[in-house]
Amino acid sequence: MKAKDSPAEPSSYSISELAREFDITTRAIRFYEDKGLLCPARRGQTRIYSPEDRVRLKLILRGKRLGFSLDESREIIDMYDPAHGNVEQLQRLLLHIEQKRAQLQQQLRDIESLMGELDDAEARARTALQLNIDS
Amino acid sequence: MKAKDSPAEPSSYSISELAREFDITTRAIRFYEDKGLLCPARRGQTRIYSPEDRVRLKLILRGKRLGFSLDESREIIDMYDPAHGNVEQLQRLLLHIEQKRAQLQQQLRDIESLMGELDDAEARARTALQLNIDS
DNA sequence: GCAGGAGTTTACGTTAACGTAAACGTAAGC
DNA sequence: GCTTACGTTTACGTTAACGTAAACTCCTGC
Repeated sequence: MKAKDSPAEPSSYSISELAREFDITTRAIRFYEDKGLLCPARRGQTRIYSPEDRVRLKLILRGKRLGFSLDESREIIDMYDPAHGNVEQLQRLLLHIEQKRAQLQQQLRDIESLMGELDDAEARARTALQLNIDS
Repeated sequence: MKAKDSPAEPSSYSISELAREFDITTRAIRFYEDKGLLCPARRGQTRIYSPEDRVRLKLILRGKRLGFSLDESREIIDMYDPAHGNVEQLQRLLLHIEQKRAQLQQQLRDIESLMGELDDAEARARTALQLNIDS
């Protein structure tokens, strides 16, 4: 009963397809791989990106929009896979999650106040504009 | 009727006072001045920071938390002062405000989804932890 | 009168995140 | 068989945002 006839996602992507889609250079994508954030399959020398690789790339770019470094983004992405066997590591992960949450909440507050100030600035600008036109 | 007996804000600050308060180095503060984000008064050679300077510094650091470059932060701070005389400039300012708003809204969405994913990651971690303890 | 602390300028060093360019391989179309 | 497009590796260049260090001034306490 689900509407399953959406554009139908490709099963793999070339490096330039991804570069185009996300408006970044192929150089950047290879750089992320160098830094251990991606490791696409290969056909011969050529990189082949799976839908999962694409998601990882998306996460990297979202991290960038939030001002995260590549290292931070890698940490966040690493929180996803359940490959954290032992208890100690899991507890460190929980701590890590808590820290990220706190950081995001701070960012939320920052955005909120900035939004308010943008409202003020806009109001002042509109007033000044009105004065300039009236005169 | 207002509770006016708060700690009473100082009328000026030294560079090291500000550095301590915001946990940054004096080098950073001077750097921000170099880049035109601050221009404190001077007594002889020595920099004297007004409460307004302090606010500007706060805004710079808030910008950093949101991943803004110093140039971006300067632009945002510049939206505050009403020194934008002519109509053309005011309209450019309004456009600029709109763009920043859009960027902030994107960041809000990014944070929202990331928060959700942190919740998931935490749940998975707790489950895995429970399994490890039970066994 | 001098050591210590806080301030200053000047200048070179460093890290992250790519950009840019060279030099090469491979497959497609004409 | 040659160009054109897309891919590869390797390597040096660049920008932002400071860190670090040297060399100096000025004031304060003892």
